[in-house]
Amino acid sequence: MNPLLLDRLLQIADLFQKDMARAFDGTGLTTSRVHLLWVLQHAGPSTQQALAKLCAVSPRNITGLVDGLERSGHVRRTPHPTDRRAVLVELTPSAVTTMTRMQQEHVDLNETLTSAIAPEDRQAVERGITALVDRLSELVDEADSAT
Amino acid sequence: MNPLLLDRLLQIADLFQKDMARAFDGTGLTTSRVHLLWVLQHAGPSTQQALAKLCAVSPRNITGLVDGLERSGHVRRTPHPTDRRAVLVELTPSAVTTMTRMQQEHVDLNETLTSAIAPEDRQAVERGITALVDRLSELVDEADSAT
DNA sequence: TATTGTTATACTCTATAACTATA
DNA sequence: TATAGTTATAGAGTATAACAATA
Repeated sequence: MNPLLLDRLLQIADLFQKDMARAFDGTGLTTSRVHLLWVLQHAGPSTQQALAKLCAVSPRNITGLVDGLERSGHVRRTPHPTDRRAVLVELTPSAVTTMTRMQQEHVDLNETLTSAIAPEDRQAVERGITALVDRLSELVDEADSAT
Repeated sequence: MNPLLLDRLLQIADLFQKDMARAFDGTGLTTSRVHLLWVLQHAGPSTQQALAKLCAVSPRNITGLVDGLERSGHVRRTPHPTDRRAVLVELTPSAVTTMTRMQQEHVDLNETLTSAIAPEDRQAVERGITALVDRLSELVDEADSAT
């Protein structure tokens, strides 16, 4: 009757998705596009090849995402200064503002969630979550290398 | 330098997705279709309307998912015994076998993850995760009712 | 009149392969 | 010859709206 730890973690993952979808609602942005903006904010102006690697997605896919974000005014394509084959994708000023706000909301959500945990449990939870990330990473890596 | 608790939770969510994608790989199944099979396994033969509500997805979407699962031999459409407008969707015997195996893998993964947490931290982690689920659910519900 | 499922239409995400322009 | 990005093609997931059959 007690739900498995795994089920509760999956529920958290699901709730995150819903929370994010809600946060983007009205902006016309999607999860994939926000992820790309997030990567751009941290990496700075980048070639589409670089973005494809950072997002772990095909270069063709980046073309589509950048197309959409260009139409909605979130990014700009500029010529690469030394390589005429390549373009540099960069955030527009308004997107920088949007991403700064999202970053702040991210920090706020972290604070909200941390406060939800009883103070005396926080250290153990930190240790436990870290152990879970490590173990899960191992599992996924093993599966990858088995390919 | 210490990643936020939130970032680690998001990383776990991401790793789950990868792990599941790997588990389905080779079966030709996708996340959405497995989710539908999972729901069917727990709910038993159901109308597409019922499935749409359980999956929180449009009825039209269910039509497509059932079409695909019917083609791959995982589900069957049978006439509803009393309502000639409706159909009952049910798992085929081979899909029942598949889902039983997946359920076992699910329990195994839960065991693997629980063992990764230091025994003295497990109770605190259980309490903490439960608190996180509750708080996140509140946030999403608030956002929903604000709509 | 309301409900069940489907057809019609459209958009996004995703991938591979072929092609163009450059390096 | 290799690399950066695009065009071509394809399939899955998702949604709304219109429609047919049935309740």
